[in-house]
Amino acid sequence: MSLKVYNTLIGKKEEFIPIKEGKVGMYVCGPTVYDTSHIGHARSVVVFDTIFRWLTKLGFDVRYVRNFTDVDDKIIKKSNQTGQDCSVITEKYIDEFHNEMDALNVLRPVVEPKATENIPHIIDFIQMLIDRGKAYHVDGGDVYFSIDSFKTYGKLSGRNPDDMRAGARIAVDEKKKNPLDFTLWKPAKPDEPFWESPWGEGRPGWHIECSAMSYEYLGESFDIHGGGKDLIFPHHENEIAQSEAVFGVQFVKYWIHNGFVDINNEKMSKSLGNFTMIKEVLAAYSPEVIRMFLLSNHYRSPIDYSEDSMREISLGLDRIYAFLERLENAGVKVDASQKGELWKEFSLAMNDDFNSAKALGLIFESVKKGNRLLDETGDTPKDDILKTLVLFYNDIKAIAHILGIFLLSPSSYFKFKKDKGMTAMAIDPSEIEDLIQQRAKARKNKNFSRADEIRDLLQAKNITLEDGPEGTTWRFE
RNA sequence: GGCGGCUUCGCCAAGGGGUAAGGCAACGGCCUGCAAAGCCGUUAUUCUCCGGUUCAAAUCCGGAAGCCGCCUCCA
Repeated sequence: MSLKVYNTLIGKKEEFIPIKEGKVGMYVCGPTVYDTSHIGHARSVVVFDTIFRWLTKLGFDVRYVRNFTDVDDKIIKKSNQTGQDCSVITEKYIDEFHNEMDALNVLRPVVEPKATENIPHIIDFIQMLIDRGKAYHVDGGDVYFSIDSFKTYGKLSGRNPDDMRAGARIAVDEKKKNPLDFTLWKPAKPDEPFWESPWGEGRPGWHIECSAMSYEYLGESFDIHGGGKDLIFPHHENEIAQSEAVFGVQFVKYWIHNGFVDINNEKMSKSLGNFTMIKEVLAAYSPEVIRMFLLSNHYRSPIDYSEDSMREISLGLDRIYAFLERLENAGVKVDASQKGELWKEFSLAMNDDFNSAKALGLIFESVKKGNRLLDETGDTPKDDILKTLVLFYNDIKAIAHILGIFLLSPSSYFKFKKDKGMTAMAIDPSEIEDLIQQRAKARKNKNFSRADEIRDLLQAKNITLEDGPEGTTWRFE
């Protein structure tokens, strides 16, 4: 059973064979910390977190690196606007990012390097490029990478430099030898943060930090490099140029890119004003619903964020937890010693380019099968059926640790939902219990119109009653 | 203009040479005082369209239409 990964470099799936047996080096482009993170950042982070977990589960020793871009034009702009020091701004958004990712149950990478803490490495890297004739320093202090010095430029994005009429949309800097040459080091303007360098006071361009830091923390050559689809060109193309121009060996073996999150079928964009921040989404839905949503489509496909899709995910999550609760009530206990058919199928799905969408489908199939067995045995399963149900429970719990969802106990999941609903509806649980008692009395006396009246009253507050053999339970919709 | 992707049930969505997963919604049934939950059944002989390859195509190839992304900061 081997892992297959879609590699942007060759445009198809291929078997995953790490450079060093048993070890995986993985670098993922993190955020530029000048503003609050949006749902698209969350997708990328959650997708690669899940990939990280799966690789680890497969037994690889994964060295996972995710950077913070903390020196950048947008940060400087914000600093000038607010009068705050750049580091105050970047620290604020790094904290926010960490808090939100923690909420989404994202594991911390092994290393989280910041550009500003790696300036000497970046300068060294640029110097190596200049020494090899791959970059040049011009009057005024800029250092550019020379596209013409790197024959295979364009191989990741499938672009031919000759076909690309650079400058069609932006003015070309006349100091560049080729319009496509990109900045490695730019001189500081007055009131901008800067570092001393052989080319004067300045700061690094965007692409170079990833080449320098990935080299520093993973070496000349490593296994996986990830990020959003939009980074393929120019960012990742330029990273390849920089790193391979210096070391002359293949930079990255597998390039993995995630698709976008659309909002109501539209791309998030400033002009549409539909940037949806993680904090907004967290205010509306539980982190678990958000994470399940982000994993509900294949990572390379676009995914559409809308109230409807979130409602559906939320119902699905309820269904799964309700099943787990039913298992527990039927005396099924987790016994992690064995794994069943579901885990096997799940492994196949994850090994097929991390197909979490398929994986969720498999869980629902098992929920249906399990519910059927519980129905058939009147919720008192024995012998083989009990064993089968134990395996379902084991497998779902094992999957929970990979997908990062279904990790709560069913009782705390439903309690949390109730607490949230009661706060929202400003209702007290004793009030609800009291009404349920009244209704029980009415039902006993065959006063069904009064019983239904009470039920309707509660339903109006989104509280659904469920009459079972052990009495009446309730939940928020 | 260059490059890449997508089009599968009312909606969302997996599959990507061997005869259509799953979720939501809807309808019928079991259960229930009636409901809810759960289960059973029904809902795509068919995967945008037109050709081709093959014993066999939603899946491969060619063409058409529609939609989308990147090429500018962007996950």
